[in-house]
Amino acid sequence: MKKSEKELVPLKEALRAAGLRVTPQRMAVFLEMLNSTGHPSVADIHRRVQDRLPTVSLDTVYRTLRKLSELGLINPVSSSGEGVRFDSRINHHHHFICARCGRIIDFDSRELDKVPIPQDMARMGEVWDAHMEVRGICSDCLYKIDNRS
Amino acid sequence: MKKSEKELVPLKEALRAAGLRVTPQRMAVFLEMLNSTGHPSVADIHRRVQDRLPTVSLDTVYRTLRKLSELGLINPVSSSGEGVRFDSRINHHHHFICARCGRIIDFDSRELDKVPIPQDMARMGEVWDAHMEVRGICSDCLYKIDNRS
DNA sequence: GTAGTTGCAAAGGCTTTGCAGCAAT
DNA sequence: ATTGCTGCAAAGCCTTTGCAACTAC
Repeated sequence: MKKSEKELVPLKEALRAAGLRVTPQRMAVFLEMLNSTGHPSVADIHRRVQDRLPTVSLDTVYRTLRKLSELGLINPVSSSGEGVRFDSRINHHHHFICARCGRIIDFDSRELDKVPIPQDMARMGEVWDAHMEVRGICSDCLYKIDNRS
Repeated sequence: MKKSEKELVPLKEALRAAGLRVTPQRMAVFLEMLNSTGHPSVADIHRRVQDRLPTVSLDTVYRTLRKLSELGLINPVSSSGEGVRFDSRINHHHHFICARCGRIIDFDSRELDKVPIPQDMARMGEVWDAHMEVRGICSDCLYKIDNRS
């Protein structure tokens, strides 16, 4: 079933709390994200949003998705900008990713290392390794948020 | 301490097993990855590799890193190519990422959902959520690998 | 000798940015 | 009325690709 108006409440609250404006474009992009399964690309969202709002531009979709991500309403799969980065697989560790500045902080955790990988994973393919990705706001950004306004 | 020659064994074995050649460029890039902490960008690696091999080109570093990643010797942090993709945060799930084709497959797991986030995470910042990223080769790619040669 | 690799340069694609007009508060 | 947003177009950047020469096997 289609999600609609009612589902916009969290968006509106988040925007107002952040002192941002509630625009038709933002509502349309957010609704489209709610109705999406899988991992739509920016272009995917843009195409679908155009069905409701034929004049939205691609860059507005970019800006909106980034904002939604900073607000914690959606998650980017694979960090944006800055290009790809790599890990040597020698040192196993987990990641804390800041939704605001995009920084990736490594951390170790004996507990998490021990978490068992579900058995039925074999259906998907051959498993090499696994790690936890934690999302949130890093302390630097928290500090900046507190000391603005 | 600096890693050196000895550490190249896994690389050489992996390359030979895959029928690929052992070149100075590949050795240099791999060594540089082993000596790296954090998440070096492609340009970072290129810069460092040039200290040993002044003539390596940036695109060779790109090709090599991709190969190493396909061989499972390193992990890309944030999937390459294809641009950013997004998740609505409403449906919590985990990811299986194919090292060969880059496809991201969602999967659910009650067990993994229950994994506790380490307490000392508070030092890093405010935690929103967490999910497991499993890396390996998807069944499609496994099939393709078996049916080649 | 053969087939995979490298360098170079150019093309390609995704994402960001500046700016004037418009819209939400 | 203000201040933030949007659209447009252009610029920027990262990444990939074609090709001839080279080199590992």
